Amino acid sequence: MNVQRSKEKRITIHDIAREIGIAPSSVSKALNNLPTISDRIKVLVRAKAKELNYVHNSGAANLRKGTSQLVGVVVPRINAAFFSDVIAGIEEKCFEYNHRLIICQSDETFVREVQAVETLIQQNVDCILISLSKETKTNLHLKEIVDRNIELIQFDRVDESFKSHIIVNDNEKVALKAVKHLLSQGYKQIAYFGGAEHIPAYKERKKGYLAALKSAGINIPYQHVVDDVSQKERAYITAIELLKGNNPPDAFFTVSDHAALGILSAIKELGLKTPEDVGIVGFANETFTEATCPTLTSIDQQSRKMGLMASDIFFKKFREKEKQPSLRKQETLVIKSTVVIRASSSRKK
Amino acid sequence: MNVQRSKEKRITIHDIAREIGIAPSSVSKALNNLPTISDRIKVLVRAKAKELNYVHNSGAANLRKGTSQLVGVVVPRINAAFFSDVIAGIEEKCFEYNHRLIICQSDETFVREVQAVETLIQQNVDCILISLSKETKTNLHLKEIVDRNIELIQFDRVDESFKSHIIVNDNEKVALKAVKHLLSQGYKQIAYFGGAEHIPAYKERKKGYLAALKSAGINIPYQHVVDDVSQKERAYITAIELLKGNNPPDAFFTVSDHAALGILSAIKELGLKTPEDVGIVGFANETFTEATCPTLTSIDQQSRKMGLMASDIFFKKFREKEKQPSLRKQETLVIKSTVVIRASSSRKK
DNA sequence: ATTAAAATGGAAATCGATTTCCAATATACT
DNA sequence: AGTATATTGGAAATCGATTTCCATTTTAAT
Repeated sequence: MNVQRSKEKRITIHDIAREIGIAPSSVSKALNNLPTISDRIKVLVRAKAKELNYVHNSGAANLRKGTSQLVGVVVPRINAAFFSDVIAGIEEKCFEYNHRLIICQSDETFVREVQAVETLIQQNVDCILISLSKETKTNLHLKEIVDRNIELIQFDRVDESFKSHIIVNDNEKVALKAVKHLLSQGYKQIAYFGGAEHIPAYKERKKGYLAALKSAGINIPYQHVVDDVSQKERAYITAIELLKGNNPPDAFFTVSDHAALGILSAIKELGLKTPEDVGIVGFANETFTEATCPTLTSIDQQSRKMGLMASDIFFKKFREKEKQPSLRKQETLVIKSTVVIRASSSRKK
Repeated sequence: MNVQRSKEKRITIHDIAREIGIAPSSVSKALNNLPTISDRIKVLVRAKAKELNYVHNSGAANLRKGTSQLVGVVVPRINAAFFSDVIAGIEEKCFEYNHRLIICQSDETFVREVQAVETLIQQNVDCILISLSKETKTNLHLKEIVDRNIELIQFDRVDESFKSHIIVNDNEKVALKAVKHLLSQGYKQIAYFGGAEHIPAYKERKKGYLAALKSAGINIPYQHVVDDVSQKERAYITAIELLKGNNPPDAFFTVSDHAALGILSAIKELGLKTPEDVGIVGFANETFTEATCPTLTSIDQQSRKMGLMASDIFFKKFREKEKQPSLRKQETLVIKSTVVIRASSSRKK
């Protein structure tokens, strides 16, 4: 579909120029406050611009300058709590630096992710912040981005094999800490409910989990380590199975609060109690974690902060480039996440 | 800040034209699949475009065509569950119609809302979807939008006095229904916890609440009808006060689930029980409503659907305009919301 | 007063794609 | 064959702002 807005006529610098009898170029300079224009003219121009209700056309300027002041974001789901918080952070920072934000969602599919990237390139964005979809296993589209000299910043769900700025949580470390916390509460048979296996964030969390058990000298039956059960429903079903089995876990560490919710239902369903019989630790510190019964221990990923810092990489780089255009090192930032201990894992008073 | 991307050189239609020895205009026509170009050339052009890794520059096309295929959204908070769901709906529809989405948040302040609108005008968006901030009491910035022939669609938090497309929930009706539900459960002293008074959505909900009480012939002490307590903290404090007073309510109808959360804490704090002693109905059907203890009765606003329908107004209009450019009637759509009955308000089995 | 230097405003090219004419060629029709 | 009619591709203008010179004017300096 291709649509023509019935546009009367947009006021341009030419209109301003004509009205006060100067050249359009002078108007541009005046509006941009260049030193080569006298204050007298600047005042005139600004007044007339206001009078005519002039609005700068960023698209036109963009074309000429080769810069759009546009930042693109691609996430699996706009309305997942974690991502919407990150986006809020990004937006805040962009606003501070007078940049605009274009947001696309991949819907967890690879095709739409690629399309989103293409779209952002078409829009001539200056920077792309991306968190990969579940399906994404190749990175030609990322290469496409850097090939066109667009800054690329991957966050949370990243492809580590692809060189770019990367910003993630200290997933392994915090997972280790969380599981140690469970151990300290006397839980011994701690099961793991993970996400899609190839996603680094989940791999890391699993590593941390395994490390904690190892350091405690605990052996876990293989059935207790399950991948791809981050959805509530699947977690519920799997938890029921395990708890009914002949070697039931006495605690769950999971990579998502939604999974934790499913586990909680399963526990209640079987007439067990949390935290007395079975402990739970979730991940993401969703709003609902402090509203559940019992309240849920979870991991605060500092999502807003991640958004702030991710975009800050880009803006900082701008400042650097102004001084030193050759600067191009890739940063990898790790955001410290914390275990928020609530009732679901506290059985020692 | 003003930044220059170190751009090697973007491949343009001129490059394609030069390589195969035809005119740039022909390349444009070929890529746009105009009938005035032979298939032979079209094939050549497409092949060469792929070979050179050409990407269309929407900004340039936008400038020439006067259309950006861009849709702007302004919301108080990107990461509030309701808004992020609406945005997800909008994004889905935009994707379907091959439009891009620019998102701004007003942070509930009027200044930033005005800036956001200005920004979107600068970007030459074809349509603006807006939900007003708490502070917004004037509408010059909305006038600004329609004056520039940009489609304006207000949703949820709207200024009814300003003529535009409007899409809202059936707030009054559903509030009435919710309060009647409370009455049916035997609650009599039902308090109201509202939001900022001048926002129509809240006004409507209050109207529905009052209507339900009136139709039941119930008189409510004025202290039980409180505005501007949609935040969790404030709701908590106010609920404690009321419950400790000498005419305590036996139920709360509130315009926000967060307020409901605060009320729930207050009730627990005072050693009372929900739903036995005090009933609660929230609003928005946030994720956590089914995780609380007891689960929270709430109102499902169908936020995603609101997003879909809101943007659809715009796209439908496009189709109409193509046939009949004079068409310009303003639609007001009402989305039916439903009461989701859960434990917090069910004391009759 | 004369020359040099600094300040100020303008003309024109430019960014990349679209679109309006127009010219040239091809096809159809007496 | 000769005229009329389609087809097809190109030249040039255009969208709105920026930017690079360049020309003039003003100020400073001797």
